[in-house]
Amino acid sequence: MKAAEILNQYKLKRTSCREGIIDVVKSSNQALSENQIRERLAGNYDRTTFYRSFKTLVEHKIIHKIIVDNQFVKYALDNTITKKDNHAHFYCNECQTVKCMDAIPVKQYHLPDGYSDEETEVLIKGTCASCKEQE
Amino acid sequence: MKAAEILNQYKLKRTSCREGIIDVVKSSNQALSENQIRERLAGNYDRTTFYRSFKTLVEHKIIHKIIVDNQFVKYALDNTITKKDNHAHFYCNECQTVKCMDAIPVKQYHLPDGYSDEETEVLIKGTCASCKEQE
DNA sequence: CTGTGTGCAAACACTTTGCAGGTGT
DNA sequence: ACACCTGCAAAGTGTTTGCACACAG
Repeated sequence: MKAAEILNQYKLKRTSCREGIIDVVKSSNQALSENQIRERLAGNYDRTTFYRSFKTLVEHKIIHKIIVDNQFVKYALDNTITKKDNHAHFYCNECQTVKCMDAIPVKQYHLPDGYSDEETEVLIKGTCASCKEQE
Repeated sequence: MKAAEILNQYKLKRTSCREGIIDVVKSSNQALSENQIRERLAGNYDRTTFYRSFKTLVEHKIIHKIIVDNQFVKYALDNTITKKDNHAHFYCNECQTVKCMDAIPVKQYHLPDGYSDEETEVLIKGTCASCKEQE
């Protein structure tokens, strides 16, 4: 599905910034930071606009935000778009990349009485395949 | 184990700030933010000192850091001290409290070939028992 | 005594807000 | 035409750094 169609579907205005973000995120095999996304976009958008676009896209669950150690913030397409289960995220301690492990669904937990759960986030930290090879 | 003993064990200087942080964190049944910890301490420590103390304590795995949505940063005693398994964290969407679910060990995931994992973080978001009651 | 912790001021990075003007539908 | 998106400037927040002094071991 093209960026434009996604925006239409969610009844959002099609602006070049939004389309650009979706395209970049969609074509990447890893989650990207605000900077990485901005670098890959032709038009030089203002950071403010970026943040606002991210906010909108996240609110509409077109992309999702992954935060590692309060330090790296990265974005990737959301399940709503990828149509996959809620998945675990992987963070490579070596190359600092973040990947959505679509093949690894999040395991459910049994909470104590009285608690209800709405969402579970899983972040696995380790070394990715390509960094492991290079050792 | 007392704060002073913990610091000795890790060969760290016993300073009132560090002891204070450990005591507050240890006596709380929920993870606390920098502000919450500072409020509960008698001596009025400078924020800089706080951040440095947290850093030291986290590096030595005396306490650990839990981050929710890049917004709430909270601290709690570490497994090395509690002598419990790596556990899941629970975040209440209503009252914003964070708790270490010591009774809920983190489930292991099978990664693709070539990947190795070192640590898995699990954050369950939902409603806690006391907020549920009040509804 | 010596290395390390502390407090203060200032720098920093990331993110948000207000406002005027431009753009999509 | 109108709502909403954009860019700029500025403020806000959480965190880090440099430096002089104080303190623990």
